[in-house]
Amino acid sequence: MVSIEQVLRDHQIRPTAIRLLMYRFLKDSQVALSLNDIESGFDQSERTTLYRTIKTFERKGLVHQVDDGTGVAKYALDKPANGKQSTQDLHLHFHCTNCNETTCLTEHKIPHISLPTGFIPEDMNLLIKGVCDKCSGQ
Amino acid sequence: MVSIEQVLRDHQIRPTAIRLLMYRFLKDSQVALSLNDIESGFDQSERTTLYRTIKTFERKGLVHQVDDGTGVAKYALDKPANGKQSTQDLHLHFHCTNCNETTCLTEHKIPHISLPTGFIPEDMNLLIKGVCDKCSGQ
DNA sequence: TAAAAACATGCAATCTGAGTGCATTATTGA
DNA sequence: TCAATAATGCACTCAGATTGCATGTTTTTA
Ligand SMILES: [Mn+2]
Ligand SMILES: [Mn+2]
Ligand SMILES: [Zn+2]
Ligand SMILES: [Zn+2]
Repeated sequence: MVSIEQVLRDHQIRPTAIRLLMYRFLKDSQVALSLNDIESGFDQSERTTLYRTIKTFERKGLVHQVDDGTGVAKYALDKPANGKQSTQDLHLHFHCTNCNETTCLTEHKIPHISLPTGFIPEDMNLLIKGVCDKCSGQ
Repeated sequence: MVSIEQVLRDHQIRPTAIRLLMYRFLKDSQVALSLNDIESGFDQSERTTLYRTIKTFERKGLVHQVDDGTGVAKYALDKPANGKQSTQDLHLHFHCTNCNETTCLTEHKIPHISLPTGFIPEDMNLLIKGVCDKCSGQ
């Protein structure tokens, strides 16, 4: 079990106060967070700094951006690459139209897709919209 | 073979000059178009009118909005529902990171996806990013 | 360890696309 | 023809994303 400080260092990120706080904040969240969500979670906070922090996390491979179709970027911590570095595990994302929360379904991978000749895939995003488990009451 | 005027009327849309022009413009395009793309395609044009026109088309079921992850909304004509009204044919979308064009792969449907208990799907979007046929030169 | 270099943070400001309010003009249809 | 209804133009607003620059910190290097 590694300290957050160490996790950051392992990703070439200097563990400053805000970074540690934001990491913990992201880690404690079950859903993907927008910059506004993050900002609301801090008392004193400069949104530019938060913005640059999340972008640093993204660039260094700590978080991934989630596009849930709302037009607002959200972010979620990458699953700690267990053992080997899976380039990127293309899991699906669920956006609840009721509570507006967006969840990473990390266990549900995107099935293989065949494309017309000439189209070379490099990345993909499968977004499901509907009602989440909390809202459906099931 | 129906006139564009008739198509619009069939969708409860008054066939004004701009609407006819925009319909033709969308029809002639092989790729999904942003509002800017559309605006550039017209000499005299008021972007608000174009905006409201495309939104009217969308509301009336003539076009669908395409979310290609760039943060800019694009639009494409719906395939003329051949015969029966398929509520919505969830085809996939391809966004070329080279030429920035977004294509509807209307023949490629989104495969069936299973979700965790409690998650009720209502809509979905499968976006593939990569290099398109024109850019890959294959 | 002191100065330089590299990086982080704050704050102001810009940019872009989306969307609305309202006055004006064009259509429709009684 | 007149009133009702819809379409269009133009001016604005708004939110989120992103950058420029000055200042504060940390890390390196000599
Ligand atoms: Mn995710
Ligand atoms: Mn499409
Ligand atoms: Zn929900
Ligand atoms: Zn291309």
